[in-house]
Amino acid sequence: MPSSPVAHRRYRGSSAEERRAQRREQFLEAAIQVYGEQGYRNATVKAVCEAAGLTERYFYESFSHSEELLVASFQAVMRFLMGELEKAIAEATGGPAERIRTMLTAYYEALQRYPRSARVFLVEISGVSPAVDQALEASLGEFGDLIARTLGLREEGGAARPSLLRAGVVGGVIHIALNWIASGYSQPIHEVVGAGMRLCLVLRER
Amino acid sequence: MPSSPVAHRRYRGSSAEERRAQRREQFLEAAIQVYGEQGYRNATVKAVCEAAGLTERYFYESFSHSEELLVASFQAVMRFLMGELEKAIAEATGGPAERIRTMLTAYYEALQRYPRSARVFLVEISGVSPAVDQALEASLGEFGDLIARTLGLREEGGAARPSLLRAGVVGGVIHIALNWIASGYSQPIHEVVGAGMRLCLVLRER
DNA sequence: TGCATCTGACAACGGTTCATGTCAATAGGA
DNA sequence: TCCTATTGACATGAACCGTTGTCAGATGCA
Repeated sequence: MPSSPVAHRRYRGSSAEERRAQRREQFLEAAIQVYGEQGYRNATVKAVCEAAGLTERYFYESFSHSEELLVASFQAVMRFLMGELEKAIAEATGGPAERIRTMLTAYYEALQRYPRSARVFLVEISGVSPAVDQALEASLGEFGDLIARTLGLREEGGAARPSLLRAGVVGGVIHIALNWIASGYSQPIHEVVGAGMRLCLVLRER
Repeated sequence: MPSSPVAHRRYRGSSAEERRAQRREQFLEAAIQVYGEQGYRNATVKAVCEAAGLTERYFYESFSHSEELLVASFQAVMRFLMGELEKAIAEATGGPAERIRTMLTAYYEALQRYPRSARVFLVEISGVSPAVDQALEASLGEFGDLIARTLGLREEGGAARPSLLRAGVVGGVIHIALNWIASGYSQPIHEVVGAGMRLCLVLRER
């Protein structure tokens, strides 16, 4: 009967805790890559593990099922993307229109850098499960808030759900990106931004 | 060695040809129902067959694989929907704005009648396969054309691909519908139509 | 009525995936 | 150096699905 005096041991310079966290990060990165290449529904746990350089045993150490990784990687991507946008806006000068232009440019440039991820994390994950849908909806709502804030609009009062028009604008901005990606980036980015702006500026009318 | 004098025989009042066509129809209807209830990715061939009241053997008589049924049922739904819209527009009176209002009302009313189908056939099927994506893209393009035509805009010249702005408007109109559905139809339909109109009218600016 | 076509229920096969388990080899601590 | 936690490669089992095949019974025709 081992008294387990050293239940957790340092290994390669890291504690057990650190190694776990490190592996989790590896899975997140691998998931973003694999989902982007194959799409979520075609990606297998095995493929993600191979890309992460780890085995299934560690997969189930960090995630209880495959879908949990999807949600986690989606949120990681969105956190990163929103951070980029906030940063761009903070550096923007000029009025609301110019600030929106800056933000949209940052947005479409980011999607251009990761074209495959865009489709997966903006469209394909829809309907995978209620938990995933909820995460997606929350993220779109955040994006809508960011647009409205950048335009200098006051926050929507106690509305639990963003206005339909705002949801429509967000959907339109996204569809523009998807179409642009599907066309192989045949239009210069300023045209893409211009189309997005036309939609966003609808929020200012009235 | 049978000389097969009556290779195909009438059965229950129908010829072999007619029975085949009838079964195909049954599968299409069943698919629309089952996909709407369970989503495409969770729906099985078996479930569709059960809903159709037929067996797998007949499934593979009409469709070579599962995905073929998806494309066929998608196109059937879209043909029906576009027909409804054309009909509504033909009966509309007034200027472009009024005609768009009539069309959008018909659109959102139709989606309200088949809420589950909407999500499946507008979002979930994206990325299932290149063939499916192509059918979806074509259908969205048609919808964009219809909007533009209803607004009295001239057709886009030789552009192989619709403008980004037009794609954005279509995406926005759809997202409005999805949000409305997800909210449990909490807004009256005229508000939904109003939001959609604000987006569509962007196409008239400039 | 007798016979061949047609139908529907169900079995069977092959493949895939998730999730868990096994085990030898490696690396760190005493 | 010895022992054990840790790792990674691989095996295993259970479940599911698409697709094809089997077969008895129902149906229509001569």
